[in-house]
Amino acid sequence: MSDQEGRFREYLGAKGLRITPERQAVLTAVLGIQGHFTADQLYLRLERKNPRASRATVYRTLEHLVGSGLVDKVDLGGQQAFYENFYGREHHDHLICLGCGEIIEFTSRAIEELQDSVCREHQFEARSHSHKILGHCRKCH
Amino acid sequence: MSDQEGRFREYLGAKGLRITPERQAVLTAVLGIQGHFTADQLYLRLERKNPRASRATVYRTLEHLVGSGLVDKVDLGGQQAFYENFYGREHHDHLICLGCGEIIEFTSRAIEELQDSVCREHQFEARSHSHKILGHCRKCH
DNA sequence: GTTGAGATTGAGACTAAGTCTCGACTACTG
DNA sequence: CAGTAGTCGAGACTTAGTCTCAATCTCAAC
Repeated sequence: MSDQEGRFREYLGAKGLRITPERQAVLTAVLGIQGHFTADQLYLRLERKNPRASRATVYRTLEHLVGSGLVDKVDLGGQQAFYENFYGREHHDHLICLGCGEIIEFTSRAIEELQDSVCREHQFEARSHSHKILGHCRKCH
Repeated sequence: MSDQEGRFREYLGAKGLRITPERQAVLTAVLGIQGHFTADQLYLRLERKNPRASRATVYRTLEHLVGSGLVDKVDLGGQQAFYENFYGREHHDHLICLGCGEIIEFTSRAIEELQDSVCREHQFEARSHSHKILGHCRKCH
């Protein structure tokens, strides 16, 4: 059992939720994806597998995965939500290429600090943030 | 005729688009709104007026208003897009209260500069950005 | 002032992405 | 092993916005 699976079971158990074949299948599929993915891509991947999971279950499970911290939900600006594996990773933000759709991740300690001071100024207690920069990548100038 | 109306007419003219009563009604309604609004709120406001504008026209005109720089479209994270009057204003970002929904605007020259250097690092040519911080405002701690 | 080309309009069909419902099913506790 | 919740899937529903197309209107040219 992977660390991730252990963590997921722990999370479910702590909430009185059940470990079902469908939930395991979703987790396994998620772990097999590199980079950003949509709920629908995940669903399509599961369709051929056994056990499979319905669209509803994919969405429901994704929520639990986000809740357990294994997956991060990122709003990349389109109409659909994106997800990514988050286990053992740091928070990061995104540069999104309007030309080819490439997604480049970045982190900036300095920006985060400035962000914190903006919040202090407004006596605002930050819970999360999303910072995305749209433009053109090196290849698409 | 307000500055805004002049600018809108100029924009339309330059693109070979026409000045119609519906477009004028939308502009007038937009100018009468303070703060952030959704396309639907705008449509509802226009429903009682004469001339009125259909939902399709509201959406279409909003696009032109964004194109002309009179209105800014902001993604505040929900499923619906928000808009705000932008004439004579500077770019700014948002703190969004998860408790009461309040939207606090902020600007930070320093953050923008760091952002620019992140882009340079990745040879990324920024076109626009969106930076939002979710959390709880002073009143909602 | 009239005209005609092409832009614009509104009603409503359509789409995308996700949520909800509910009867059947199943994991887990005792 | 039984009972009780939690869970499942199919598909109806919702939301926010886009598209279609026939009827109408704007505006430049006369």
